[in-house]
Amino acid sequence: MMDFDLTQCQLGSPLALARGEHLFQMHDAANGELYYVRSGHIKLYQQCPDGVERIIDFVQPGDWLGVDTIGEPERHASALALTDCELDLVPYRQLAELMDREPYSCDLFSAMLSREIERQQIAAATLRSAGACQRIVLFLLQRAGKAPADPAEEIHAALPMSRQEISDYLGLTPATVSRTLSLLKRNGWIALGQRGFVVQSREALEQLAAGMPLTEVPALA
Amino acid sequence: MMDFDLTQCQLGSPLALARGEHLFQMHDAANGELYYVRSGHIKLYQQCPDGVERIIDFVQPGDWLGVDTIGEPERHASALALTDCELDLVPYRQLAELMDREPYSCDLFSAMLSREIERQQIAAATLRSAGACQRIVLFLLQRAGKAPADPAEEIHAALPMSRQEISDYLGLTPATVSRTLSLLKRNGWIALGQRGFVVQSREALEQLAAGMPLTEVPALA
DNA sequence: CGGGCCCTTGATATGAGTCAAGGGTGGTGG
DNA sequence: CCACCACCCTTGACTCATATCAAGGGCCCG
Repeated sequence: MMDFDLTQCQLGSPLALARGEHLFQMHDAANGELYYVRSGHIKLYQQCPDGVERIIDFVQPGDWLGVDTIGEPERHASALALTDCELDLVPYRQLAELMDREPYSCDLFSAMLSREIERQQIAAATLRSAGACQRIVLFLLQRAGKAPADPAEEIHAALPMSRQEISDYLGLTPATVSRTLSLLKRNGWIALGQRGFVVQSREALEQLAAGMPLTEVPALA
Repeated sequence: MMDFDLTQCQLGSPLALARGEHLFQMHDAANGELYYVRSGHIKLYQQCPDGVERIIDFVQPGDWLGVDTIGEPERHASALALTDCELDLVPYRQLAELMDREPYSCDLFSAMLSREIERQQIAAATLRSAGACQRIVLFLLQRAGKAPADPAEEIHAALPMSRQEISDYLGLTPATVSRTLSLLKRNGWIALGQRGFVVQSREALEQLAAGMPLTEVPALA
């Protein structure tokens, strides 16, 4: 089945968001508004009663935002731009009209929601059974995306969130995240920049993600 | 918004499943078949390459099954009946036809999928930040369902899965689950039967679920 | 009645959390 | 433009929760 393609359907109106701006806040009216992320990174989080923030997800280019609030009156989380973003605002009503007119579009939309459910299920089940190192490497691989055609090519990926935010998201502490990243770096598998990283050995990361224990590799002479 | 109500729509064909039977297995053709669970309990799990099984979810009466595989050719998990079950088999095609004919039905279906995404997100985020006791109590409260009208009434809930399965699902070990349940029992907050339990103090459980630390309560003289 | 499996419980090991100090980076104001 | 300051990141020592290993007990099934 082909992917649900917005541009093909002429849906949505463009919307820019600057770093640090909220797209919406918890308890805002949802109004059946969905968003498609063209560029930039957004964090979805809840402000818990005790003041701690709980991170629901990091939204990347190509992801949809708001599919968890169709038919709900209120947003159940806040969305904050971690970088400047370009979005398409897509009212659900517009999609519904399309689905009335266009056969298959309903199937495509259902399939998109369905994939999202699957993604959440798998992610949750994986994280539950994984240790700290595995969680972090899986997170990094998610950020890095698919392997490039040329395996020798290095992959630069953005990491626009703080260590605190990463650790919240993974159910760890900032200290553990920092330690693990440092060890991955010492082993020469990634390079760390201020707001990003470079995959230097995807193979090593994939072995770690598959459950290989993480040990310090002695430096070559 | 009202709930998506199958009985009202005259959809689906009934289907019985005996304890121990598989409804489907991983990699089976999905054929766009959804199921609505009328009674009984089903576990959704993946058989990992290393032989360990990873539990995705426990499905209860009132839940839908298969909403994670709409538009996918294959099941990505196996479904096994933990008890005898009564299901309704609902082909997605039938729902799609309904959505063509009936205004709003499409919205109801989208809303149902959307709620499922939300449910997964919240559950995952909660489990990540919770310790062993909190996870277990949240799990028990999920099984027990809503509080009864009469607060004094005791709630009997089914627990048709093994400790091994519970611990897999929660990302713990059977030993930890057993210990924690024993402690809850010693404190008089639950009673344990072979294949079920009774909530004796919902208040205590809800405090634990909200983060109260679990300590042994000395027995009264 | 016997056997196997799962559940329970104890002792010990270990991975991750906590607490705390030091260092780098980016932002701000002089 | 530079200097200061605040915040976050890193790193170390120690603690604690949970996993691991292992033995005993109870339930269900044959």
